[in-house]
Amino acid sequence: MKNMMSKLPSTSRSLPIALIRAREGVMTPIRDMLAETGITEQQWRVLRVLAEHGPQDASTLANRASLLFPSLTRITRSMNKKGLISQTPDAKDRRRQMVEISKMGQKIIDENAEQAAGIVDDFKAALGSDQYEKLLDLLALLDPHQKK
Amino acid sequence: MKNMMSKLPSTSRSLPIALIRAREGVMTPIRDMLAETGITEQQWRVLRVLAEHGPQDASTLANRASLLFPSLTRITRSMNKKGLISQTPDAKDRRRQMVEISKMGQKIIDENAEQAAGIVDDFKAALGSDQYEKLLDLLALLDPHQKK
DNA sequence: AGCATTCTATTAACATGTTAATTGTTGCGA
DNA sequence: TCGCAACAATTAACATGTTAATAGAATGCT
Repeated sequence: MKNMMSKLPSTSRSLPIALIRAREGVMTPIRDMLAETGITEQQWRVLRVLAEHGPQDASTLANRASLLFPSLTRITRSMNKKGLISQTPDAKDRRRQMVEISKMGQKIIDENAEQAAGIVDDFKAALGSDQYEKLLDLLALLDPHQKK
Repeated sequence: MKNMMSKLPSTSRSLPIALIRAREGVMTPIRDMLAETGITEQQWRVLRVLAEHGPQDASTLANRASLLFPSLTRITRSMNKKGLISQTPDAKDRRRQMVEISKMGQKIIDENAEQAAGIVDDFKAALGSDQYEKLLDLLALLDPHQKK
Protein backbone atom coordinates (compact mmCIF):
# COMPACT_ATOMS: atom_id res chain seq x y z
CA MET A 1 0.00 0.00 0.00
CA LYS A 2 2.97 2.28 -0.23
CA ASN A 3 4.79 3.82 -3.16
CA MET A 4 1.77 3.68 -5.37
CA MET A 5 3.13 6.18 -7.88
CA SER A 6 2.57 8.72 -5.12
CA LYS A 7 2.37 12.25 -6.40
CA LEU A 8 2.65 13.51 -2.87
CA PRO A 9 5.95 14.10 -1.09
CA SER A 10 6.81 11.82 1.79
CA THR A 11 5.26 13.07 5.01
CA SER A 12 8.76 13.18 6.46
CA ARG A 13 9.60 15.95 3.97
CA SER A 14 6.24 17.68 4.17
CA LEU A 15 6.43 21.42 4.63
CA PRO A 16 3.29 21.72 6.81
CA ILE A 17 4.49 18.97 9.14
CA ALA A 18 7.98 20.45 9.26
CA LEU A 19 6.48 23.79 10.30
CA ILE A 20 4.43 22.17 13.04
CA ARG A 21 7.38 20.30 14.43
CA ALA A 22 9.67 23.30 14.32
CA ARG A 23 7.09 25.33 16.15
CA GLU A 24 6.77 22.60 18.73
CA GLY A 25 10.52 22.59 19.25
CA VAL A 26 10.71 26.35 19.63
CA MET A 27 7.65 26.76 21.83
CA THR A 28 8.32 23.98 24.33
CA PRO A 29 10.99 25.86 26.33
CA ILE A 30 8.96 29.07 26.14
CA ARG A 31 5.85 27.28 27.36
CA ASP A 32 7.85 25.81 30.22
CA MET A 33 8.95 29.29 31.21
CA LEU A 34 5.44 30.71 31.01
CA ALA A 35 3.90 27.85 32.96
CA GLU A 36 5.36 29.35 36.13
CA THR A 37 3.67 32.69 35.48
CA GLY A 38 0.28 31.12 34.76
CA ILE A 39 -0.17 32.60 31.30
CA THR A 40 -0.34 30.88 27.93
CA GLU A 41 1.80 31.30 24.88
CA GLN A 42 -0.91 33.37 23.18
CA GLN A 43 -1.36 35.62 26.20
CA TRP A 44 2.40 36.17 26.21
CA ARG A 45 2.21 37.22 22.57
CA VAL A 46 -0.54 39.73 23.39
CA LEU A 47 1.54 41.22 26.18
CA ARG A 48 4.59 41.38 23.92
CA VAL A 49 2.73 43.29 21.22
CA LEU A 50 1.10 45.68 23.70
CA ALA A 51 4.44 46.39 25.35
CA GLU A 52 6.11 47.00 22.02
CA HIS A 53 3.49 49.15 20.29
CA GLY A 54 1.49 50.65 23.14
CA PRO A 55 -2.32 50.94 23.32
CA GLN A 56 -4.08 49.89 20.13
CA ASP A 57 -7.42 48.73 18.85
CA ALA A 58 -8.33 45.07 18.89
CA SER A 59 -8.06 44.54 15.13
CA THR A 60 -4.50 45.83 15.02
CA LEU A 61 -3.62 43.75 18.05
CA ALA A 62 -5.05 40.61 16.47
CA ASN A 63 -2.98 41.11 13.33
CA ARG A 64 0.23 41.85 15.16
CA ALA A 65 -0.15 38.87 17.49
CA SER A 66 -1.30 36.58 14.67
CA LEU A 67 -4.51 35.66 16.44
CA LEU A 68 -7.94 35.22 14.91
CA PHE A 69 -10.50 37.63 16.16
CA PRO A 70 -12.74 35.14 17.96
CA SER A 71 -9.68 33.85 19.79
CA LEU A 72 -8.62 37.35 20.75
CA THR A 73 -12.08 38.11 22.14
CA ARG A 74 -11.78 35.21 24.58
CA ILE A 75 -8.16 35.93 25.39
CA THR A 76 -8.66 39.60 26.18
CA ARG A 77 -11.71 38.82 28.31
CA SER A 78 -9.64 36.38 30.30
CA MET A 79 -6.65 38.72 30.56
CA ASN A 80 -8.85 41.61 31.61
CA LYS A 81 -10.32 39.48 34.36
CA LYS A 82 -6.80 38.65 35.54
CA GLY A 83 -5.83 42.32 35.50
CA LEU A 84 -3.16 42.00 32.83
CA ILE A 85 -4.77 44.47 30.41
CA SER A 86 -7.49 47.11 30.29
CA GLN A 87 -10.12 47.57 27.61
CA THR A 88 -11.83 50.86 26.82
CA PRO A 89 -14.35 51.65 24.09
CA ASP A 90 -13.24 54.24 21.56
CA ALA A 91 -15.20 57.48 22.10
CA LYS A 92 -15.18 58.47 18.43
CA ASP A 93 -16.08 55.09 16.99
CA ARG A 94 -18.03 53.02 19.42
CA ARG A 95 -17.47 49.89 17.38
CA ARG A 96 -13.81 50.01 18.22
CA GLN A 97 -12.19 48.88 21.42
CA MET A 98 -8.79 50.04 22.66
CA VAL A 99 -6.58 47.62 24.56
CA GLU A 100 -3.76 48.63 26.88
CA ILE A 101 -1.28 46.70 28.99
CA SER A 102 -1.56 47.11 32.77
CA LYS A 103 1.22 47.50 35.32
CA MET A 104 0.73 43.90 36.28
CA GLY A 105 1.00 42.85 32.65
CA GLN A 106 4.14 44.93 32.17
CA LYS A 107 5.58 43.30 35.27
CA ILE A 108 5.27 39.87 33.65
CA ILE A 109 7.09 41.16 30.59
CA ASP A 110 9.86 42.69 32.67
CA GLU A 111 10.34 39.62 34.81
CA ASN A 112 10.56 37.23 31.87
CA ALA A 113 12.17 39.25 29.11
CA GLU A 114 15.69 38.20 29.94
CA GLN A 115 14.95 34.50 30.10
CA ALA A 116 12.86 34.63 26.93
CA ALA A 117 15.70 36.40 25.12
CA GLY A 118 18.04 33.70 26.36
CA ILE A 119 15.86 30.98 24.85
CA VAL A 120 15.83 32.78 21.52
CA ASP A 121 19.60 33.18 21.67
CA ASP A 122 20.01 29.47 22.22
CA PHE A 123 18.22 28.70 18.98
CA LYS A 124 20.17 31.40 17.22
CA ALA A 125 23.39 29.86 18.43
CA ALA A 126 22.27 26.35 17.52
CA LEU A 127 21.61 27.34 13.91
CA GLY A 128 24.27 29.96 13.59
CA SER A 129 23.45 33.62 13.24
CA ASP A 130 23.48 33.59 9.44
CA GLN A 131 21.25 30.58 9.06
CA TYR A 132 18.92 31.94 11.71
CA GLU A 133 18.39 35.13 9.74
CA LYS A 134 18.09 33.12 6.56
CA LEU A 135 15.36 31.04 8.16
CA LEU A 136 13.39 34.13 9.16
CA ASP A 137 13.68 35.46 5.61
CA LEU A 138 12.43 32.20 4.09
CA LEU A 139 9.53 31.99 6.52
CA ALA A 140 8.56 35.56 5.65
CA LEU A 141 8.21 34.48 2.03
CA LEU A 142 5.48 32.06 3.07
CA ASP A 143 3.66 34.67 5.14
CA PRO A 144 0.43 35.73 3.46
CA HIS A 145 0.59 39.14 5.16
CA GLN A 146 3.87 39.90 3.47
CA LYS A 147 2.76 39.47 -0.14
CA LYS A 148 5.34 41.74 -1.69
CA MET B 1 6.14 52.52 26.38
CA LYS B 2 8.31 51.23 23.62
CA ASN B 3 12.01 50.72 23.27
CA MET B 4 12.53 50.38 26.98
CA MET B 5 15.95 48.77 26.64
CA SER B 6 14.07 45.77 25.32
CA LYS B 7 16.02 42.58 25.54
CA LEU B 8 13.44 40.89 23.40
CA PRO B 9 13.52 40.88 19.61
CA SER B 10 10.82 42.82 17.81
CA THR B 11 7.70 40.71 17.41
CA SER B 12 8.04 41.26 13.67
CA ARG B 13 11.26 39.23 13.76
CA SER B 14 10.07 36.68 16.29
CA LEU B 15 10.73 33.09 15.34
CA PRO B 16 7.55 31.67 16.94
CA ILE B 17 5.37 34.23 15.19
CA ALA B 18 7.18 33.71 11.91
CA LEU B 19 6.49 29.97 12.19
CA ILE B 20 2.81 30.55 12.87
CA ARG B 21 2.43 32.89 9.92
CA ALA B 22 4.31 30.65 7.55
CA ARG B 23 2.11 27.76 8.58
CA GLU B 24 -0.95 29.89 8.01
CA GLY B 25 0.26 30.78 4.54
CA VAL B 26 0.97 27.19 3.62
CA MET B 27 -2.16 25.68 5.11
CA THR B 28 -4.73 28.12 3.76
CA PRO B 29 -4.81 26.72 0.21
CA ILE B 30 -4.70 23.16 1.53
CA ARG B 31 -7.58 23.88 3.89
CA ASP B 32 -9.55 25.36 1.03
CA MET B 33 -9.01 22.20 -0.95
CA LEU B 34 -10.03 19.96 1.95
CA ALA B 35 -13.13 22.00 2.78
CA GLU B 36 -14.83 20.46 -0.22
CA THR B 37 -14.15 16.94 1.00
CA GLY B 38 -15.42 17.65 4.52
CA ILE B 39 -12.26 16.66 6.36
CA THR B 40 -9.88 18.75 8.38
CA GLU B 41 -6.19 19.38 7.97
CA GLN B 42 -5.39 16.94 10.77
CA GLN B 43 -7.61 14.22 9.34
CA TRP B 44 -5.84 14.69 6.04
CA ARG B 45 -2.49 14.18 7.77
CA VAL B 46 -3.77 10.95 9.34
CA LEU B 47 -4.89 9.66 5.96
CA ARG B 48 -1.57 10.66 4.40
CA VAL B 49 0.43 8.75 7.00
CA LEU B 50 -1.79 5.68 6.82
CA ALA B 51 -1.59 5.64 3.03
CA GLU B 52 2.17 6.00 3.12
CA HIS B 53 3.08 3.51 5.84
CA GLY B 54 0.12 1.14 5.94
CA PRO B 55 -1.63 -0.17 9.06
CA GLN B 56 0.08 0.84 12.28
CA ASP B 57 -0.55 1.26 15.99
CA ALA B 58 -1.91 4.50 17.34
CA SER B 59 1.33 5.63 19.00
CA THR B 60 3.29 5.36 15.78
CA LEU B 61 0.53 7.13 13.92
CA ALA B 62 0.46 9.98 16.42
CA ASN B 63 4.21 10.52 16.06
CA ARG B 64 4.21 10.39 12.29
CA ALA B 65 1.27 12.78 11.98
CA SER B 66 2.62 15.08 14.72
CA LEU B 67 -0.54 14.83 16.77
CA LEU B 68 -0.83 14.60 20.52
CA PHE B 69 -2.41 11.43 21.75
CA PRO B 70 -5.58 12.95 23.19
CA SER B 71 -6.16 14.71 19.88
CA LEU B 72 -5.62 11.49 17.96
CA THR B 73 -8.12 9.66 20.13
CA ARG B 74 -10.85 12.11 19.18
CA ILE B 75 -9.81 12.27 15.55
CA THR B 76 -9.76 8.51 15.01
CA ARG B 77 -13.11 8.15 16.74
CA SER B 78 -14.57 10.72 14.39
CA MET B 79 -12.89 9.24 11.31
CA ASN B 80 -14.01 5.74 12.22
CA LYS B 81 -17.58 6.99 12.51
CA LYS B 82 -17.27 8.52 9.04
CA GLY B 83 -15.88 5.29 7.64
CA LEU B 84 -12.48 6.70 6.67
CA ILE B 85 -10.46 4.28 8.81
CA SER B 86 -10.88 1.07 10.79
CA GLN B 87 -9.59 0.35 14.28
CA THR B 88 -8.81 -3.12 15.59
CA PRO B 89 -7.33 -4.12 18.93
CA ASP B 90 -4.01 -5.94 18.75
CA ALA B 91 -4.51 -9.62 19.61
CA LYS B 92 -1.06 -10.00 21.15
CA ASP B 93 -1.06 -6.83 23.21
CA ARG B 94 -4.53 -5.76 24.04
CA ARG B 95 -3.35 -2.33 25.11
CA ARG B 96 -2.44 -1.58 21.52
CA GLN B 97 -4.80 -0.55 18.79
CA MET B 98 -4.09 -0.93 15.10
CA VAL B 99 -5.40 1.70 12.68
CA GLU B 100 -5.93 1.13 8.98
CA ILE B 101 -7.16 3.30 6.14
CA SER B 102 -10.45 2.26 4.50
CA LYS B 103 -11.31 2.23 0.82
CA MET B 104 -13.28 5.39 1.35
CA GLY B 105 -10.28 7.00 3.03
CA GLN B 106 -7.98 5.92 0.24
CA LYS B 107 -10.43 7.37 -2.25
CA ILE B 108 -10.04 10.80 -0.64
CA ILE B 109 -6.28 10.52 -0.93
CA ASP B 110 -6.47 9.47 -4.57
CA GLU B 111 -8.88 12.19 -5.53
CA ASN B 112 -6.86 14.97 -3.92
CA ALA B 113 -3.25 13.86 -4.28
CA GLU B 114 -2.69 15.66 -7.54
CA GLN B 115 -4.11 18.96 -6.40
CA ALA B 116 -2.23 18.79 -3.10
CA ALA B 117 1.01 18.10 -4.91
CA GLY B 118 0.29 21.10 -7.09
CA ILE B 119 -0.05 23.34 -4.08
CA VAL B 120 3.27 22.13 -2.72
CA ASP B 121 4.90 22.69 -6.09
CA ASP B 122 3.65 26.27 -6.12
CA PHE B 123 5.47 27.02 -2.89
CA LYS B 124 8.53 25.21 -4.13
CA ALA B 125 8.50 27.33 -7.24
CA ALA B 126 7.91 30.54 -5.28
CA LEU B 127 10.98 29.94 -3.13
CA GLY B 128 13.09 28.16 -5.65
CA SER B 129 13.97 24.53 -5.35
CA ASP B 130 17.25 25.12 -3.54
CA GLN B 131 15.83 27.47 -0.96
CA TYR B 132 12.87 25.19 -0.47
CA GLU B 133 15.13 22.31 0.45
CA LYS B 134 17.24 24.62 2.58
CA LEU B 135 14.13 25.67 4.47
CA LEU B 136 13.19 22.05 5.19
CA ASP B 137 16.70 21.41 6.47
CA LEU B 138 16.64 24.43 8.78
CA LEU B 139 13.21 23.51 10.13
CA ALA B 140 14.44 19.99 10.84
CA LEU B 141 17.13 21.50 13.07
CA LEU B 142 14.41 22.94 15.28
CA ASP B 143 12.51 19.66 15.42
CA PRO B 144 12.77 18.07 18.87
CA HIS B 145 12.27 14.60 17.38
CA GLN B 146 15.38 14.97 15.30
CA LYS B 147 17.86 15.62 18.10
CA LYS B 148 20.96 14.50 16.31
C1' DA C 1 1.45 -16.29 42.46
C1' DG C 2 1.67 -11.48 44.15
C1' DC C 3 2.62 -6.80 43.35
C1' DA C 4 4.73 -2.58 42.06
C1' DT C 5 6.13 -0.57 37.76
C1' DT C 6 5.64 0.62 33.17
C1' DC C 7 3.10 1.11 29.06
C1' DT C 8 -1.02 2.28 25.88
C1' DA C 9 -4.86 4.60 25.46
C1' DT C 10 -8.73 7.23 27.08
C1' DT C 11 -11.02 10.85 29.67
C1' DA C 12 -11.38 15.40 31.77
C1' DA C 13 -10.92 20.27 31.79
C1' DC C 14 -9.68 24.30 29.85
C1' DA C 15 -7.63 27.30 26.02
C1' DT C 16 -7.23 28.19 21.27
C1' DG C 17 -8.20 27.47 16.05
C1' DT C 18 -11.69 27.92 12.58
C1' DT C 19 -15.80 29.14 10.06
C1' DA C 20 -20.37 31.02 10.02
C1' DA C 21 -23.98 33.69 11.95
C1' DT C 22 -25.25 37.72 14.64
C1' DT C 23 -25.24 42.32 17.00
C1' DG C 24 -24.37 47.04 17.14
C1' DT C 25 -22.22 51.20 14.54
C1' DT C 26 -20.72 54.02 11.06
C1' DG C 27 -20.92 56.02 6.40
C1' DC C 28 -22.77 56.92 2.29
C1' DG C 29 -25.73 57.51 -1.57
C1' DA C 30 -30.69 58.00 -3.22
C1' DT D 1 -33.29 61.58 6.20
C1' DC D 2 -33.93 56.99 5.00
C1' DG D 3 -32.10 52.82 4.13
C1' DC D 4 -28.47 49.83 3.06
C1' DA D 5 -23.78 48.32 2.47
C1' DA D 6 -19.55 48.05 5.06
C1' DC D 7 -17.27 47.51 9.37
C1' DA D 8 -15.78 46.02 14.39
C1' DA D 9 -16.58 42.89 17.55
C1' DT D 10 -18.94 39.13 19.69
C1' DT D 11 -21.22 34.70 19.88
C1' DA D 12 -22.02 29.96 18.47
C1' DA D 13 -20.57 25.45 17.33
C1' DC D 14 -17.34 22.23 16.53
C1' DA D 15 -12.35 20.54 16.14
C1' DT D 16 -7.85 20.55 17.95
C1' DG D 17 -3.94 21.77 21.41
C1' DT D 18 -2.33 20.96 26.01
C1' DT D 19 -1.62 19.10 30.56
C1' DA D 20 -3.07 16.13 34.23
C1' DA D 21 -5.55 12.30 35.94
C1' DT D 22 -7.26 7.74 35.18
C1' DA D 23 -8.26 2.89 33.47
C1' DG D 24 -6.76 -1.35 31.63
C1' DA D 25 -3.06 -4.40 30.35
C1' DA D 26 1.63 -6.22 30.08
C1' DT D 27 6.24 -6.83 32.48
C1' DG D 28 9.47 -7.87 35.72
C1' DC D 29 10.89 -8.98 40.21
C1' DT D 30 10.54 -11.47 44.48
